[in-house]
Amino acid sequence: MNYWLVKSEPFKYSWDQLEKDKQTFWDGVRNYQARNNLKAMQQGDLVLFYHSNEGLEVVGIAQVVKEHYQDPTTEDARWVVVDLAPYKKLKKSVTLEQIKADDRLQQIALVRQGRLSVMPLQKEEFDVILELSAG
DNA sequence: GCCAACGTTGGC
DNA sequence: GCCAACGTTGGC
Repeated sequence: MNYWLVKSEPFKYSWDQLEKDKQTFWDGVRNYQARNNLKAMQQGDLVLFYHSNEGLEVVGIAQVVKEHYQDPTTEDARWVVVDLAPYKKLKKSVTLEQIKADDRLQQIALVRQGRLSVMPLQKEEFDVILELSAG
């Protein structure tokens, strides 16, 4: 089991929208590093859902329900999507501020490489974020 | 809305 | 294959 974090601008695709849709394909990734991370996702992996631009917080946990396949929104064979479904909404969102303030989370790409939109997390890091959401 | 960070493109 | 120019992302 692997752990991930994905970013989405809430006015483009929000957590609420995901809950409403029950399932979505995660499209729009046009960055090789992010794409490689998508390809490494396995069914059942848990994915933290982060709102960028507005909110700036982790709002929920999604789950990979289908592994990567050709991005249906483009003919370009370089790009892939995965299917995500809502797994659990966080009781309390975890803000970027909290994440930046936690010594145990200084290595994650959210802090170190702001522009990456799909990133891997260590289990420990995933757990720390859940711990923060518990308050 | 600005700007820093960083990825991509294209000329040489 | 280097590097400058350019575009995009995302925090502030």
